[in-house]
Amino acid sequence: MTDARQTRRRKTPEKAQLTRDHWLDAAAGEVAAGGFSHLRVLTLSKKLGVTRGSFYWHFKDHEDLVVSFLDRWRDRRLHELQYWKPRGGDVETELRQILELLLTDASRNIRRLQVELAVRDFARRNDYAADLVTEVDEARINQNCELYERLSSDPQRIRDLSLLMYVATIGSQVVLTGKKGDAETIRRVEDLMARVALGQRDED
Amino acid sequence: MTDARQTRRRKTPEKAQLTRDHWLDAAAGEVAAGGFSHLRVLTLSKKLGVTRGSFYWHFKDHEDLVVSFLDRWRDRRLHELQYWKPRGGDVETELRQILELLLTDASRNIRRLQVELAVRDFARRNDYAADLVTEVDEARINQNCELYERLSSDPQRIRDLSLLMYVATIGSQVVLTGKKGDAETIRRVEDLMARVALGQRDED
DNA sequence: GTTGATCCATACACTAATGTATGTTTTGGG
DNA sequence: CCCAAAACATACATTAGTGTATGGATCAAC
Repeated sequence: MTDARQTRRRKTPEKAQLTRDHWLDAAAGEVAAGGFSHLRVLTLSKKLGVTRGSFYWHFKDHEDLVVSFLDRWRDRRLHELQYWKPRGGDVETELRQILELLLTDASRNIRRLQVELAVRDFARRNDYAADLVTEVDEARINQNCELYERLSSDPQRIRDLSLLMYVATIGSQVVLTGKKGDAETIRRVEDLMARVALGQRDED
Repeated sequence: MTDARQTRRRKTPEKAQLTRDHWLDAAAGEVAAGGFSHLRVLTLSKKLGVTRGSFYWHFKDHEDLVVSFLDRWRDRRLHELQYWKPRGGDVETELRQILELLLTDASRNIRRLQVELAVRDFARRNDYAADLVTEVDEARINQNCELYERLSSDPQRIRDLSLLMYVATIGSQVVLTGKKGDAETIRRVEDLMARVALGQRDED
């Protein structure tokens, strides 16, 4: 992902040169910690050990940073959708693989989760971010429709089921992220969601 | 809580005096629109038609405003839980009443929704807000457990079901708030959730 | 070894926001 | 009518942040 530019020549290799992606990576840390409103070029520069002169070389202004960050986020989220296609055999296996990816696995990537929630919050007051979030949401829901097609024949019902499962995962991330004992809780919610989607009712 | 100070005497009733709640109400508008990071005492003063001198009379400082706002939010959310007890007869009626309250009705209170999402986002970087959100979440989930007790006998299953329904409602609010054509979508998700909770599987 | 481009530092101007200190008006009570 | 407290205004000091202009160092290439 990041190029090997910083490990090349230089008499004094103490200070490696920065790229645009380095700034965006650092920005991700700031966004995850404090949201977009706490994304300052000054604090960002300090964390990278340079002055703002470097920033204004790589970016036109603060807005350029934000837009670039959002664009990269969108591209990565759309690109990773290919991994949402499991190669399990039957429907239940595939469903459980997907849900494990979206809940248990996702809960381990705290930073990725925080960034997603920050983007989602920023989208409430920024039209550009709102468009990207809508685009990503739509793509994810459509992607999962392929899975739920094997559980129903009614197109409307397929879409509703995919949407319900999606909002449940987002809600889980919002409510359960960073709480105590969330690991076991998430696992149980994940299991219950699988049963619900499969139409399995339990013992009683 | 609020005294009747502003509706008393005055020769020139053009400029009514402000109370602490007036400031908190105005703060709600700012929080709903831009989140807690955009809650400035200067812009707040302008919107109320006074200078900051008034603010620093009613509040010690900016933090005092934030804490007071969060406290009032918590109190109101806990207090309104009494309305979450429907008086319908059978389980399905009660369930659908609750879900309509949490989804369709809630989606009409845009400002209330925006504030809740803003508080939830602020909780990710503010420990005090995080405690209040956890408190409110727990109370709501426990409240709904009383309902799902009539659908299962396993305590663990009851809690999981209540939790799943809750994260689904929060997720719906996060994903579908302010989107086009969300009214009909929310209604369908609401219906699907009711079917899921009742263990009803559809035709196919 | 000079040159041009890249990358970063420094210095300045500007804005917005908080907090504080003090002055001014308004209001209810005697 | 007057007074003390409440409610608000004004002015000042301070801080943090953006953006810009310009200078300096570093590297690739010739």
